Amino acid sequence: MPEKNELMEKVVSLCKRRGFIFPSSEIYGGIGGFWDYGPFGVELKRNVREAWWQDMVQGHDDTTIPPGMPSAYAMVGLETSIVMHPRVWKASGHYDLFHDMLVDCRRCKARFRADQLETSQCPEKPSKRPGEHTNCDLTEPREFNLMFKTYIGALVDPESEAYLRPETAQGMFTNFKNVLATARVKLPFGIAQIGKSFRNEITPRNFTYRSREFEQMEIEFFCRPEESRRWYEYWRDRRLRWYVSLGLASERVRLREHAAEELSHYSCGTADIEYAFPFLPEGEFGELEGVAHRGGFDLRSHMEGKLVRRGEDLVVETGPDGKPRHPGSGKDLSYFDEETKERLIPHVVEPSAGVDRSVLAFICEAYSEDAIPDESGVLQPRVVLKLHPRLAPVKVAVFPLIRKEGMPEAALGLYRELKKRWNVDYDDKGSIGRRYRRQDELGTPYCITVDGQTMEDGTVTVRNRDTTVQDRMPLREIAQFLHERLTAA
RNA sequence: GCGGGUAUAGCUCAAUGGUAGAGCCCUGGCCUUCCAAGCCAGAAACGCGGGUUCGAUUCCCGCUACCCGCUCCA
Repeated sequence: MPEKNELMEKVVSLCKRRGFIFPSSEIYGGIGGFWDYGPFGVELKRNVREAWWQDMVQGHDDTTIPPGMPSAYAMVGLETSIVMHPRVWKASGHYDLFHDMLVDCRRCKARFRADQLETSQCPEKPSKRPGEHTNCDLTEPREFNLMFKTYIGALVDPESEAYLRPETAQGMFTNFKNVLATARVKLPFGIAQIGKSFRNEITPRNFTYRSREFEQMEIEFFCRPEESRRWYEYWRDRRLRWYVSLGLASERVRLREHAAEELSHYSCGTADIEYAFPFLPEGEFGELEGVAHRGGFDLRSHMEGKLVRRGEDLVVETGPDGKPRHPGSGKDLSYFDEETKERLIPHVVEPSAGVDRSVLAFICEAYSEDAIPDESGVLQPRVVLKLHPRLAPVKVAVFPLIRKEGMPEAALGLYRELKKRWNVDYDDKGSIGRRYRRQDELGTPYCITVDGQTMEDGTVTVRNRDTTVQDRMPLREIAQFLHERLTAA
């Protein structure tokens, strides 16, 4: 395997060369923090999304109690709008958290919150406030907003300002009552959503890792407060197993529980699922997914208004007039338990995963180099993406060994049959070795070759991507063979 | 946001103040009975904008993107 620092360059190069990921707007010089998925990247990304949806939502059995857990649970999907009412972000706390008026000092490079200049001190002369020291050279207060601003309606007017969502989660909270009323779900249950989110990252960097437009796979799991700790641990462990089941199985993946002082003010437990990306220094990990215990924070925020911590409690933040600074909806988002006749605010466990980060981790983990002997027995280098078959963009490639003696016709017949069920490549160009290598770089798990013997006895060779070993089997068994190897892990 | 570096074909790299060359890849053809083989032909590049100059890919300035370090953010 290549050295760590050059591994990332090779991965980026492969992504470009083989059509996985391109810089956005490249012919205009590129645009930082935005990336496009090419013909093979889009298949890989779709496979990641679909594996998640299948495993978390569609394939979820809401009649079976998970081992050791208090009850079974339901999972339903949702797809909410990217632009939401601006008050959503004020009540949720994003507006305050992501939005500041800042003043920079051109001389000492320090940055201050404009509303805290009176209580800040100049780094060069701590006895003075910023701007009071003779050396100070402050900018005008400038608006820093990690949320993308847009305007609703054709008229550009401050009154019509809105934001592109910085997370998909809020759409699931604002629809909590709608889901309860329509999906016949009882606590505990989860709502799942996949969609784009946007953040004006200060420093987009590290390929697609920190993008300004990115895609999330989020679950908001609602449960009784007294069970929430157990469900948090359930999701934390289950989500880690999901990555492992799709091939992120090395010591480069880990679960990290946040220390108490690291927790958000409303959380009583958070764990990150992390991957040791090649662009990070040795021993450092980057977040793939955060699993957060959020208590009743979100539903309460959208009922009462933006919350702040006071001692052990969360209380509504009030403005100078004593009213909520950022009012909630005023709607009752509590849950009535028909059996216990009890009304309660459910607690929330939130597994929030990055699709693009997952795709990048799967590619990095799958990238490998080895050497296999050529026809003279001399070892020749090989680059192969050892992607899990569920994730591989192309599931199988079909080749005629040579372009004559009926082999192309037989191979095309097989290609057309398999194409109905899977993404299949047909290739009759160049040498057979070259065709195998091209598929290796795409991560295609199996290559099927029609040769002279096929014409005689109806068998073909099936070549394994990881071992390069070929097995011969009858044509008529191919579909069943692939079905067994490619379907659900 | 700050400092440093880089920018030539899809990739990896050359050369040059007088309009760019290679290897790999790619396309078409020939050949070819299993791991990047061979032969022929072909497509394909100076990031963007300005300046200096008779002439700029080359020198200068600005911008953009990417990389490294710091900062910031989560």
